[in-house]
Amino acid sequence: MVRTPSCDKSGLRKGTWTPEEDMKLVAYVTRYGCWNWRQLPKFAGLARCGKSCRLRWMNYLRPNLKRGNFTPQEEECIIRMLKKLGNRWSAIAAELPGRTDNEIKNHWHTTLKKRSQQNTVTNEEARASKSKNKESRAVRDSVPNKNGVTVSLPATSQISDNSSGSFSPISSSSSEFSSITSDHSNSASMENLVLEDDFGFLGSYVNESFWKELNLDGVSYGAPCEVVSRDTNGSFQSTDSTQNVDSCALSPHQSSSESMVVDNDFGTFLDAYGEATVDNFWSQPYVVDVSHVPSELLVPSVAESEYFAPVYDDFWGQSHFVQ
DNA sequence: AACCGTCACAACCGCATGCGA
DNA sequence: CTCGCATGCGGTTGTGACGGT
Repeated sequence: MVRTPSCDKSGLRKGTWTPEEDMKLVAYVTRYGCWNWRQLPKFAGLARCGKSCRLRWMNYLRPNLKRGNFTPQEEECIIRMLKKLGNRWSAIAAELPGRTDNEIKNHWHTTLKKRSQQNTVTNEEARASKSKNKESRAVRDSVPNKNGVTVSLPATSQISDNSSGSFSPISSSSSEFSSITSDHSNSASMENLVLEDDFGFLGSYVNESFWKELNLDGVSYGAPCEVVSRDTNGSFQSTDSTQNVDSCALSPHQSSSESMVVDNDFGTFLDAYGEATVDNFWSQPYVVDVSHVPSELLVPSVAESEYFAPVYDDFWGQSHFVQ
C-alpha cells in the first residue's frame, strides 16, 4: 500500500515514511509548530524535503484528523460539494472537518466516482428497461388472435415514467442518495462523529522506551517543555506535561534550557503562531491542541545533552544551533 | 500454492498562487 | 513590475492488500 523508501539525487528520502520519521515530525511540529516547512526538516532531523513533510503532516499526522470509513453523510456532502464547486478538493475538504483533500480526492476516485457511474448506468438501464417493458408490453398487449389478427388490448395499468427526471450521477436526488438529506444540518451532526485516536497509528511502536531506544540521527527531544493546561474558563495553568490534558498550551521557550526556533524567518514564524507578536511573543504561550499527543511525545526521555535545536540568541542576527 | 486483476491510499510531481524584497 | 521563495492544490503514480481463479 505504501511506497518503498528511496532517495533522490540530493540524498533526501522519498517514499514511505518510517515510524521514526513520523516521530520526529510529530514531536517537532507539536512542539515548535510548522513555522517554515522548507527549514523544518533540517531542524527536525529529517532527510526529507519540506514539501514531503508538509504533506505528511497535513494528510496523516496532524491532529483532529478523522480516519476510517466515510459516513454516508460525508459521502453525500462530497457529492453535493463536488456538484457545487467542481473538483476543488481543498474547498470540499473544508466542509468536512477532519478530512483531508487528498483523502476526499482518493475516496472520490476509488469509490464514489464508480458508484456514481454505476448509479448512472443503473438509472439508464432502468430507463432502458422501462422503455423495453413498454415495448414488450405493447407487443404482449398486441396479442395476435387465432386468426392472426393483432388486437390491441386496453392497458390495465400504466407504469409511471419519470425518465424525464434528473439522473445526474452526482445529483443528491439520485436514487442512491435519495435517503440522505442534503441540508447543512448534516454538518452539525457530523461534528459529533467520534474521532479516532489521532495517533493510534503510532500506538504500535510508541512505548515508554521508544524515546530512549530511538537513535535520532542528530536530533533528539531532550528538553521537556512546560505544558500549560487550559481550564474551563479558558485560563492557563501550568501542569505536569506527563499528564494527559485535553487542551493545553505548549510553552516551548519557557524552559531555561531552550530557546525558540526562529532562524531568519521571524515573521513567518510569528504568523505560524497566529496572534503572537514581537511584543508578546516571549510571554505568550504557544497555544496548541496536544490532546492527541501521547505523553511520551510531549516528554521524550532523551538526555538533554543530546538536545539539538536551533537557538535564536541574537534577535536580529543569525540563528545558530546548539547540541 | 501461484498467479493475476482490482482496490485503496500514501506519496510524488508539476503548476498555481500569494507575498515580500 | 519583476523575481524568487514558500506554500497550496489537483492530477497522477506506485505499491501492498486482497479476493478470485
